[in-house]
Amino acid sequence: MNEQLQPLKKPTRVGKAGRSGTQDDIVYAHIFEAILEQRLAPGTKLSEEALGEIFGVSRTIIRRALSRLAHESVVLLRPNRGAVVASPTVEEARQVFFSRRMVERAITELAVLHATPEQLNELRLMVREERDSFSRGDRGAGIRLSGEFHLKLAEAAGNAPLISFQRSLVSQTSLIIAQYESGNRSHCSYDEHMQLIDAIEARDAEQAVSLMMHHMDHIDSKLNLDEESASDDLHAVFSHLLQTKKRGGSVSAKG
Amino acid sequence: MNEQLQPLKKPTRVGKAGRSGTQDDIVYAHIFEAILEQRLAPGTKLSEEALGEIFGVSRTIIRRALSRLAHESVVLLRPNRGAVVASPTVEEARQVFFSRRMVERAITELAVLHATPEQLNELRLMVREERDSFSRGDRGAGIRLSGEFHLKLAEAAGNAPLISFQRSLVSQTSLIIAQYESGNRSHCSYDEHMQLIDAIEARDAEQAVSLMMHHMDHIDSKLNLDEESASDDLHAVFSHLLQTKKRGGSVSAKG
DNA sequence: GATTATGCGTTTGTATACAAATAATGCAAA
DNA sequence: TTTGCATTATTTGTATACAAACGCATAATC
Repeated sequence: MNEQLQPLKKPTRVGKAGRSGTQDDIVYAHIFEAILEQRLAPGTKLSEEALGEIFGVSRTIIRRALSRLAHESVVLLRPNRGAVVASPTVEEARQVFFSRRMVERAITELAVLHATPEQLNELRLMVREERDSFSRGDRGAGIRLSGEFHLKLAEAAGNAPLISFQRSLVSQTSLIIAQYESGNRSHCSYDEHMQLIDAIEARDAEQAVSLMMHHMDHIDSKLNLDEESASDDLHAVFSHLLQTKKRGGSVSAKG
Repeated sequence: MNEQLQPLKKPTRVGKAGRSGTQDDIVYAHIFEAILEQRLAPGTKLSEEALGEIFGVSRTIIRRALSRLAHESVVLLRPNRGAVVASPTVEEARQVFFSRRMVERAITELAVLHATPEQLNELRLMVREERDSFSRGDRGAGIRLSGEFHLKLAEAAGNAPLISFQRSLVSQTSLIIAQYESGNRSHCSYDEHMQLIDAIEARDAEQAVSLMMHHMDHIDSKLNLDEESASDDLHAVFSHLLQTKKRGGSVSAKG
């Protein structure tokens, strides 16, 4: 019955993701976190009733949470056909990265101007957590913390519209990584994150922006967005059939 | 009973704002249009039941429309206290304009690269409509079309995340204009819009961006965001009591 | 044998009923 | 007259019931 929702495990503790908000905030945060940690794969069907049972709330709440996620383009809401985790196409991925470059540049410049020592401390703390997660082998948490770092940086910039936009972009980026990351090495982004904080603390705007732009380059150099621009949806469908577990070089050529 | 919703008139024709979507799309579009045309003033209470009666749908639909509007920061959704049309503070207004500068620059550069002749034609058509509206004295429609011009330009740029962000920023800008515009002359933006299209058609990126930035300057030079930074909410409360209809110079001094 | 039609089961869309929270009103006391 | 409190009324939050749409499976027809 609920076999479509295999990756979603019932969260026993409402601690981390559940903020002190209303019920739909909790559901939203949990699904958002599940996507950020890639426990929910792109294309996964999100049945309202199943989710309602899992979280112990009615469909009304689930529906609102999905609506918010859909507005951030993290979830695709097809009329009369339910919600699925979005599967960004290559073109959509490019657009997201373009926007992110623009936003991250602005955020970095603002953070250099406005970030308080407390915020810089918090950022450092997050990077350490991120590093620990990766070294512990908890890739999911690492990716989530990496995303939250960029979100926190947006908060340090202190521009509300930018924060909300960044939230949408970061979660979409996570989806894109889940879908297109070439299985090379893991995200060793924490090193770049730390350098970035140093530059911001030194109030060196030029250096900070330069580091951020290189960071962006590194992120999308790990993806293979060059291929499959033609057989788009089809490839997404067949990808897990062709290379179920063996991530290898034999498929690297376009073909 | 419904005296709080005085500015909202029941739209007899569903033509312009009502797209071929589901019911909540129609409600969303109507409220959005009403805000864009400033028939709904900042702070106006948006009762779910009243709106439901007006549009002939249940609260469920209204609720979804309000939720979408809230996510675009056009409507403020206070827990257990209902929805109101947002009243941006001076600081929020500054943040919106900062973001808009950033986005409009990117949009202009992309439009120079990607705008098709058809899109340029459509843009010109919109500017003519805008000009006609102003010369006809229909200031509301003029402001709406001015906003839709910037939205259309975002579409011509062809970047989906940017479009959605721009939608949010444009509607917030309209709110800000409603709240802070000094009653000088009307928005003669259509002239600048037309020049902008010319520069884009000529594929002159530098000129187009320069025009756009000046356009942004003009927009916020019409606002008086410099004052009232201290007595923020209080002033908003008293403003319509002090100068109900007489827009004059006697109140211009900060005091 | 392939393709289209039809019925059934499941899932979403919408309305409404009930519970909870907030705002308004009236009364009493200082 | 004003301030504080208690009660009432209105409004929002949530759950659920019913209707409509979709997908799948079976069956009938070409």
